[in-house]
Amino acid sequence: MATLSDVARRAGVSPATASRVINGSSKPVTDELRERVLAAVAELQYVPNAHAQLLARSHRSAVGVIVHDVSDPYFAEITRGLQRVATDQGRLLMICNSYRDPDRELEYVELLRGHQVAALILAGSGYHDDAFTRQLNEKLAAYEATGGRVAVIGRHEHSGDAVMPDNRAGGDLAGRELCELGHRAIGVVAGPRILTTTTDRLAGLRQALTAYGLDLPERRVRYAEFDRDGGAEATARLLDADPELTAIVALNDSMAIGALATLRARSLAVPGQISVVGFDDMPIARDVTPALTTVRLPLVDMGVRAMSLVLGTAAPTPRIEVLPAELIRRDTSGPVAGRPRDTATSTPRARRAGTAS
Amino acid sequence: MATLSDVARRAGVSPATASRVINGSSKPVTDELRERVLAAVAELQYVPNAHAQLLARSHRSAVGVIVHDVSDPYFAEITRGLQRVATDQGRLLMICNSYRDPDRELEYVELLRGHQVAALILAGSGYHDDAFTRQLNEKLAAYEATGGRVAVIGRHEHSGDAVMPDNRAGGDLAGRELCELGHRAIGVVAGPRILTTTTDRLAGLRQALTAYGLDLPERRVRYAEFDRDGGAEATARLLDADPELTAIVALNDSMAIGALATLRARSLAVPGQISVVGFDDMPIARDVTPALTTVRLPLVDMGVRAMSLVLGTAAPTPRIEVLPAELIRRDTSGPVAGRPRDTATSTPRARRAGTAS
DNA sequence: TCCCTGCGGGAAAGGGCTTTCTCTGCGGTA
DNA sequence: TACCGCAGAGAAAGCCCTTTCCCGCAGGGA
Repeated sequence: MATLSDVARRAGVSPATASRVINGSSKPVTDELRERVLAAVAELQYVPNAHAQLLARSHRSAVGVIVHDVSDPYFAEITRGLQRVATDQGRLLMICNSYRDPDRELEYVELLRGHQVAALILAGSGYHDDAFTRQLNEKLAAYEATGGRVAVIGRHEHSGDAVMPDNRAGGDLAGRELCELGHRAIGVVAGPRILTTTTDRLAGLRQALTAYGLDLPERRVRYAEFDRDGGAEATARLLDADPELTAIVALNDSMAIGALATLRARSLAVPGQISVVGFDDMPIARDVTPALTTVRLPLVDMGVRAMSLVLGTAAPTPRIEVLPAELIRRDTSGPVAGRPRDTATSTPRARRAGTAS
Repeated sequence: MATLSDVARRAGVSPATASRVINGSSKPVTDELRERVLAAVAELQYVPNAHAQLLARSHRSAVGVIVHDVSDPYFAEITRGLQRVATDQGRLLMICNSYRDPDRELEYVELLRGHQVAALILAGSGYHDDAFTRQLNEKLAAYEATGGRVAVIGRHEHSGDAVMPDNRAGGDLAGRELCELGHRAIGVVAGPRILTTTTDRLAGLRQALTAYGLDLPERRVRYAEFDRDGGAEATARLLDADPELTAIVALNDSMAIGALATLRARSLAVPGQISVVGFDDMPIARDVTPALTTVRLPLVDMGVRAMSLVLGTAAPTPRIEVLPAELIRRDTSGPVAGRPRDTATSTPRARRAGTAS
């Protein structure tokens, strides 16, 4: 590889001058020398060594991002938001997939710190695991102590600014909608227990059911991987244990799609025989058939906010931005079998007695 | 940030020794010093500066990848294959999204070169743009001249090894299937004209139709963005111009999903009134309703091959690996309206006269 | 007793770039 | 004419590590 001094030698100038021309330094250089340097760069196909540059300027510019998996639509959308702001500010993003492996998450924090990123953004659920949480917090604190900025998305238990989708309110929304539609036998297709996202959404759902005088026994909650196959499998288990279910809440849209697949395989009409509500409103939700009723989270906006926080001025105390969830009614939810929607909107408790199981 | 000499000073050793302990050098260090160094590392939360390391070892290890968009399932799958091999070999991947902007693609080649990657993989369609192709080739050649390895996926016009899905054969497969089902009025929802992927797939399709005595007039081909909305829009235009179409080939699955959305909006039954065939077989294809008939490309395998080529020993002349396409019959394709499948399988030419438009 | 060997450790030379500091030479002012 | 100031260029000091080279010392063989 050609180096800067190769260029300088070829142009008959000092490396200092060559550097100034190439970086558009504020220091003036005569046109003649400038020309010669530029010509040499072109002839040698010179590209500056990024590592040497980054080492020489103490300037930190890149931003590190740790997500579960960028190709998961949930994170793809968030990343889109992150990118938008980063690009506007001329920042490079280094994106790492943790694949929900806590150890890998820890490793990536170090890796990114080692790469001298100006800020670090962690997106995705936190874990119910105190030892891990403490470790991660230590690392983040150490990073912040050296002037690094930190923001987390969708997890509250860490230092640094936080952007939180209102998972609990979203769960509540989903639950209320189904209760309003007259459903009383509601099953839940949940993500891994260890994730705070799972428990937050579940808590919201539970709260809604409680408001309608229902409870949510453990046998009506099945935990599985937060993806399509997990959803399909959990739905099968749910149905086997409790065939009279009239509605299923899937704790994310991928799982909801899996649920739909299982229901189709078992020839259960949606929403005729059973309703389904998802969570997240990923883009594909409107394109499955029937189109998925789901709880929308402002994913892109979450990314935008997080990046803005981290690139803006630091606050003395961590800021927390909570972003609202919104119910999107589409075609997988309907009144409980045989009952027109109108009659289902009477007061919750009054309707309870007449409902199955 | 703590530096190596901070650690060394604190441990009361030379930076050389500290470095040896931290990197597990082959040179022996007594246990006592080792302990002291490790303790200092922990106390200072020391993380080596990756840029300094990369600069100091001339060793190039990371691999650069340029794709259109990792969150596009097509590239997500390819990336999965790339990752698999890279991880096995302990290589870090730097992934860049070009968003199909040729200039950005060029920039990223430089950026990655600047980051001293050991190899470069470009995935995604090439462009019908000689000026751009030449420029990119120059850059790649310059990179190869300095010992860099290059592989491309899905484009043939560049130096370096190539992994090619058989787009043309895939188009042919889709066309033959529909012709066999008795379709004569076939429309195409195509990606951007400037992409070689579009023209390759279209050429294959055309070849199939020709074999069945049909031609493909330009009014039955609509070009749009290679995504869901592009597919929806192109389908609408197609239908407006030619309402008697009995089948649509979408040149990728995202477009096919858009096509399905438009057909649903217009209450056209699939495959009852109109058949749809997609391309790529992305994971979601089996989960839409009706499940999408499509041409499968071995996406993960393409990634695996490309990375293997690039990390293996260099060949004196560029290698080209062509990977076969395969037709996956699902539920969006069926015999032309009112005609049982059997009768449609007679010789192509004989059936032509009796077909609409 | 002397020399050689080998081990454990440090000194120092890069690696490629940026940037401060220094130097030269010129035009302008007193 | 002497001096000052400044523009434009180069010298050189880092940035933080790795790794080669070298040194001192202890142990073993002659």
